[in-house]
Amino acid sequence: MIMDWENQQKQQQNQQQQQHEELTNGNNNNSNNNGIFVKVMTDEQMEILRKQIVAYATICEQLVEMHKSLTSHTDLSGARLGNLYCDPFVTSVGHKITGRQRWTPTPVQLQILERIFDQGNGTPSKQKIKEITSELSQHGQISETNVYNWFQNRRARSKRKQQVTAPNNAESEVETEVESSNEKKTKSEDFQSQHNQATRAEDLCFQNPEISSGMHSVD
Amino acid sequence: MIMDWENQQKQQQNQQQQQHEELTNGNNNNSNNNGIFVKVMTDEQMEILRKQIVAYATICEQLVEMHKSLTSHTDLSGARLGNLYCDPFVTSVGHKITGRQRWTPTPVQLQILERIFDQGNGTPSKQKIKEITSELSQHGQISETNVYNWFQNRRARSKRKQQVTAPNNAESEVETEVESSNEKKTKSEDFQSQHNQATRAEDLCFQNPEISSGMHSVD
DNA sequence: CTTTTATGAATGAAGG
DNA sequence: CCTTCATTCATAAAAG
Repeated sequence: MIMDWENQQKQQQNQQQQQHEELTNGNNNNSNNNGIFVKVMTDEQMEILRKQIVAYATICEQLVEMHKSLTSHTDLSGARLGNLYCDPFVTSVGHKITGRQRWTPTPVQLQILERIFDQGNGTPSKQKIKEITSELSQHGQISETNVYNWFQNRRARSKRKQQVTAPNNAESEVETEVESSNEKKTKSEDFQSQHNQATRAEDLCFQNPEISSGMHSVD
Repeated sequence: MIMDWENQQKQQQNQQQQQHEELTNGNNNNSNNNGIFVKVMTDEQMEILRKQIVAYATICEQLVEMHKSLTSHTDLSGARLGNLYCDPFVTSVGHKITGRQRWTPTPVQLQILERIFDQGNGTPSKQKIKEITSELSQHGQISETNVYNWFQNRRARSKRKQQVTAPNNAESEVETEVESSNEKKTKSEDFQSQHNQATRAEDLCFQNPEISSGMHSVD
């Protein structure tokens, strides 16, 4: 059942960041040397907020569905429902809340990573990751997680590419001559699980850039 | 079931808000001299967000009201509701029947799981799993394995995150005392403030349980 | 500016 | 539990 979201939320917060750390630099969050306070949300908080909103969207969606099925024989509620959906408030609900930043390797870093990857060592152990990260950090912002993810993705995609390139001997029921330009269109065969994005709650909520445009990444 | 929703809505409405914000009404609030990046929301943005969330809360509330009046004479609504929740098409990720092989928790299920997880009882005993699965199955397709995996992953990842997040600050024993025995990331990790790995807790705008009401932009 | 693509990150599941 | 892999999601970058 969906009850007391508030409690659950609170706990969620606690669990993930009970430590009120100051982070590496003493003053980051909301106070500055001018005595002014600003509102600040961390990515974590943003994520939680996002999930909550998605939950709302989903609930609304489900409620609507429920009503549809319950009142399919009448029309009085249909009108109202339609109204609700058209309500300016609702339509304005969709906004992207956070511009999630993501690491982008610098050319130098990429080159190094690529080189290491090609050296064959399939699994960069934890220790290895640390070393690599350390080295790459001299060429730009980077974290071990970034390195880890990079290798994970690199391997996975490399593998997938092979699948498309190699299968020259087997069966092809629904085959779609993808082998020609497989170098870049490794993901074009999503004929199987591509879903309707327009109706997903997530999109409903976060596809718009309105709010995000107001978020500032300040220095 | 409906009652739960109703209560939940009520609680949301009555939630308090206690965020201290003076806000530098200007606009680009925030400044810091350490070269780190933080996200900042202005009052206007807060207001927009608040409206959006309130709108959702209102819609949910109205839908619940509507549903109540429409089904006040019968009791089969509960069954229907359950059905809807279990219907794969209604879930947030509902779409192609032929696609998807991997379970994806619905927002509602996620909320519940998080709540249980945060309850601290880090003992996902077999029996407990059964219970949880049973409860969650009311909100969508799910199996015990799913629940088991979820807790395993949740725990492992939470732990790992802790290592990254709580490098050199440390303290705050209020929470689970995870054994960050292993060495943690070097300072290069800490500099990640501008990336999504960064997580600081403190002075949350939404520390409050319920966002919809906690968002009140006071002034 | 809008759409598409490339790819960093998140997460369910499997193996050990 | 921890690590690894596969798939999916989201977004920076590129294309139109």
